[in-house]
Amino acid sequence: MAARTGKARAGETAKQDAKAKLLEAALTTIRTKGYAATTVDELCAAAGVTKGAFFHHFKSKEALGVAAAEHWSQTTGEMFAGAPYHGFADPLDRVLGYVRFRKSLLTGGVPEFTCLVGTMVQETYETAPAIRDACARSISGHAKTLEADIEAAIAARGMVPGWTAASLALHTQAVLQGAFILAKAKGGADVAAESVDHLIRYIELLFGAGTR
Amino acid sequence: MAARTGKARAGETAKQDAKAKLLEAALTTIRTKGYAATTVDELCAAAGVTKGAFFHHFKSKEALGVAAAEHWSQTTGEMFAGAPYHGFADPLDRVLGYVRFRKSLLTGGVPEFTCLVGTMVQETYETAPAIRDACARSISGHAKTLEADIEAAIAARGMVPGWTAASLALHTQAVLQGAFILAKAKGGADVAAESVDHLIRYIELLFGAGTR
DNA sequence: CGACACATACCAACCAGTCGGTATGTAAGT
DNA sequence: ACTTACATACCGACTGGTTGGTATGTGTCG
Repeated sequence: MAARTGKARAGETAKQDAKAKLLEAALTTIRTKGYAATTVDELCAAAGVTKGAFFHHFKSKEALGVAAAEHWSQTTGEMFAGAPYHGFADPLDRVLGYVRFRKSLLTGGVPEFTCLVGTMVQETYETAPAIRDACARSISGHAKTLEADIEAAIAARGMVPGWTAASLALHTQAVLQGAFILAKAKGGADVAAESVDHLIRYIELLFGAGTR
Repeated sequence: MAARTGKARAGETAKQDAKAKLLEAALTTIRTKGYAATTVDELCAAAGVTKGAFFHHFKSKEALGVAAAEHWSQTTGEMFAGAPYHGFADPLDRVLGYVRFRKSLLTGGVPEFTCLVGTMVQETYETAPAIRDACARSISGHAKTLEADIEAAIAARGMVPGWTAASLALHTQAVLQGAFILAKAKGGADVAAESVDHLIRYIELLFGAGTR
């Protein structure tokens, strides 16, 4: 089992196998049960590796939490970077395209569409600053990717709003995170989708959709 | 609750003392560290009672979680029922009054203004159905108190909106819950307040404020 | 007395983290 | 070519402290 190596370019592919599997297991397990209720043994079992492998790659459970948040930032970042809405010519269409894209992601089971870092930060914000900061970076970094388009949409319309592009970008994240909580409480994606619909309507109203 | 029997007067002070203190300790401790990370021993220490008292009043940790959610519903319910915004004549003013009141509550430390049930449901929605349902009832019940005013505001303006009063009421809860997550991640109430400002602006736009 | 509200003592299961060991690859010395 | 030395990746038994929960005792009040 250990020696999946032994072929071609040395252990490049098989290497990091346990680490990647642990990170992947962390995403689903923590989103399902939360960070505190997820045990190291459970993660190891889900990933099909041993405890030795866990503590070889992560110096503590907290370190795994930080790594999981960073892994989440990276994989979701790549996913959004490759999404089709970036192709729209009008910056407002790109902003609305983003939110509609988020809405389209609201399918399947609750643990599949909810947010890892939103879940983790609730439990760790006071007790594990390293995880909290990693989660904060993830959310802020993601919101940042919206700012330029919002700013451009404001400029294109010659608007001088009483709010900032940054605050609207963060507000979209607040609505999504809150929608996830509602989905968890009510056991389905429908409530979440309705809340996202209100967000879409808000952005359209803000930019005077229909009058443009 | 059940044991409020006995005399209407007389030595009532000490009675139920442990239960009330445990519930109170649960509110602050769970909001700070989350449900899973909060231990029974810790709760007992914070409440100044022993473990025997804990398991005398609650048959399990999960039962405490359910009771805490119900206690939360009741105390916050009384607080909102007594809030001044109910006195406004215009139903829209009552709706906006509610949201502005929520914004005014965003002071002090993060564990002081965040929501118990929003925190708990994230960790327990898959693993403790009884707690999840208690949290769902708390959120839905609270949202319900807004519906009549939203409905009245719609009727007063003769509107036929493409959304429902129920969905807007739930959306306000989503924004608040999401704002709490942002506050936890960024370590302050400011982000939360800005998100609530966007919610206020949305409601004003929805009802055509300025043109009424 | 007997029910109730608590306290004390205790336990089995579980937890994060440790440690000595093995398998494999790599690079330098000879 | 072959050893020596070191690094990486992983294994799994073990540990000491913690956890939720229990069994039983004690004081008080009606």
